[in-house]
Amino acid sequence: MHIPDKFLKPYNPRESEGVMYKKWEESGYFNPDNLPGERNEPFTVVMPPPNANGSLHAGHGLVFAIEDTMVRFQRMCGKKALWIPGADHAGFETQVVYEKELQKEGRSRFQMDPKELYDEIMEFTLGNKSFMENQIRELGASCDWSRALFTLDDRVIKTVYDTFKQLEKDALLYRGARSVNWCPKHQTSLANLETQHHDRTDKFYYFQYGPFVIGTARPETKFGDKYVVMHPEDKRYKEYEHGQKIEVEWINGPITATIIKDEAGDPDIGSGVMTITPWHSAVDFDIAKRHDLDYEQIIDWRGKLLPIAGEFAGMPITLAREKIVEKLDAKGLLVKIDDAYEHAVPCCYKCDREIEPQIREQWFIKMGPLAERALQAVDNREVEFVTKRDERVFRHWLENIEDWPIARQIVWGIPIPAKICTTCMHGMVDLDDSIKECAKCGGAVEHDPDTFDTWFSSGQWPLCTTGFPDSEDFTTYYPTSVMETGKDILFFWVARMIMLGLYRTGKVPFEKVYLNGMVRDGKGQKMSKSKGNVVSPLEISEKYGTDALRMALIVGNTPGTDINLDIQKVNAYKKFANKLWNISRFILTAVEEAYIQEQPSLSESDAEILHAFNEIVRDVTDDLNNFRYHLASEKIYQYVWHELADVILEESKALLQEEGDAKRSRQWLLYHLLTQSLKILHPFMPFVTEEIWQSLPVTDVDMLIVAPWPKG
RNA sequence: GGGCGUUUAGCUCAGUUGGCUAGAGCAACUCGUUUACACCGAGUAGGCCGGGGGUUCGAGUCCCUCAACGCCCACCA
Repeated sequence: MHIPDKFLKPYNPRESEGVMYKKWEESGYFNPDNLPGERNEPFTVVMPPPNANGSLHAGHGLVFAIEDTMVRFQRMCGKKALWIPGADHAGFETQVVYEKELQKEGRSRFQMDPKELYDEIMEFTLGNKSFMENQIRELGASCDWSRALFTLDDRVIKTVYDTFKQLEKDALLYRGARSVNWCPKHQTSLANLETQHHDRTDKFYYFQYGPFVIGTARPETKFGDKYVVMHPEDKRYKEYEHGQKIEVEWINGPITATIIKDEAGDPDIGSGVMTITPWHSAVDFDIAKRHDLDYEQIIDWRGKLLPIAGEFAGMPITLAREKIVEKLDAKGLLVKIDDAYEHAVPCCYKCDREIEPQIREQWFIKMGPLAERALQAVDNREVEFVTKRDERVFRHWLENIEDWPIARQIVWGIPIPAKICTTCMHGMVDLDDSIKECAKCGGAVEHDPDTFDTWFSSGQWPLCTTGFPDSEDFTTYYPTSVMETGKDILFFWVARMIMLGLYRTGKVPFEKVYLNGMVRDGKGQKMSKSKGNVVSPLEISEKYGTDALRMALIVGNTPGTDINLDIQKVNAYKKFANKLWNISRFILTAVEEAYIQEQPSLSESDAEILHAFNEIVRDVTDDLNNFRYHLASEKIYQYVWHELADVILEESKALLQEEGDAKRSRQWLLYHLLTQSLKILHPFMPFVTEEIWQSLPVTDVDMLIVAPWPKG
């Protein structure tokens, strides 16, 4: 049979992929409304919206490979397959990226008008957004662009505001002075999840504090310490009574200290006595609250000492630490220094600067009831984890959940619709800007200057993308089928979506959770810009083809396990694409069109081959239905290369020399195996399979993307 | 401090409910350019499945224990 000239050259992904994606997009098949045939059962995946502040990284490559594979498979199986793309404004993340841009120009956000800054970041983000959307196309994602959503679209903001209001009504929202993680560089509070702990060895100082010896790693906070805490049962200090006042000589002269007996005092640590700094320690703050103690700010928002420090005022804490120790030593109050004190310090996850705990009025969401309902949903199997180990991690986190501080002191984000009383700091949710005075004290109010933690809005993403509460899509596609994303955002995102989805609708936002591991470099090292080992999926796709990249990411990659993106592996699948190309060339050359239309009666050996192939199809189908992409892809690869090409094609060469029924049977079989192999391979390697499909003389449908999945 | 996990060929990893004579890719070695493909083919070599104990007719797979490594969470006296 005559074959197209293109088969005379090796497969060239560069020539093919862009054209093919365009064809798919123009076919309208990414939108389930346009899919052929009667389709009743929906299959929905909401894409984790990539941050619109840069290029896609290898992790995105993996996420899109897996999601596209599942969506293409379900589409071929006759489902109303919907994959909803999006873009994330990524609040704090993007602001940090943009601040670096500003820095390059010698500018700073702290010298800018908030509105001006917001507009600039918006322009920056929208530019990145369209850039990034094209990258998603290059990776072959068959998502429905007509339903694409941006996390700052009006629809999202409306849903987020309604949820905020609802939380207030249900008494799940509160505002209070509490210890928060403050980043002195970025000038915002952060949730615990947004800090990372670093192990450090520091000096630990023992000072004479009146009759006691106290220990501390942070002398610079000790100015305001006027409470001495010890365990009520500690026999060493039984002569002291709770509330007793004593005079002690301290850093800047004599002060009056008060004895506090509290079980937080651990007799086994140091002398068993400690002084507390409630403003700069969450533990100390809890103690202070229990006993209704005073607290005072020692360190300002930028990490420098306040006037209470006297001669040390204005000093950054590290410098002040040494000077204070020198002074206490000079006064004879330094008892000893232990220089091998090991502890973990929380740092800003973006800049690594040490977090300074500060007391600040903040909005918090009471998470207990939300977590309880989420746990119930897991118990009832309303939501199931494909990666069982993550379910255990998830449960553990929910069982120990903390209230969620949702305000950030940055401009790039959704403004918090609230008024704050300038007199008593009382906060009131105000969606329509109607509150003019404080409901508590009648004082003047002003707009809350803060924005939402970006995860608060992302946590409602499945609602927003499906058009909650009253769109037709919401009825059809919610709850969605699978949430597939990186395991690193289990708490940040997946957990919040489950809780907020349940809270707003009573239903889980998705039925299955599939968490992929992290993509590492070829040697198993974590990719990072500073190491210079970051691999761009787009560059790989350009050089080796998207299909090869996808296979390298999927084959052998067990759910939840990290994968090394080895360029040699990519190359191996580039060769495989070409192998498939040549298999097609051979078969198209060998068969005659007249013999491939209808199935003839098969020779015994051909019937066996067909039987064996159908076995593979059933096996692979079962794998795909159970998220075993790593196995399905490998099985097809093995079959196509080492059975179809190495065995069947080779023995066909002789068979096809002879005329008669055997030849007729074999011709039909070869063509059948080709078309069916293309089908089962299509979810994994969409480009090369479609390219070949469109060159076939006889097919059941024009485009492979909507070809019916073989029965097996 | 708490939680989760990993350990299988030189390297990177599969191995689904216990049936395995333990597989793949890459790397290595030998041979082969007869028209699908050198982005190839035929073949070879390489493993007490981390150590120890147990359950079982049978364990890479289940249980206990030890060891090494990794990840996550966490209020820095």
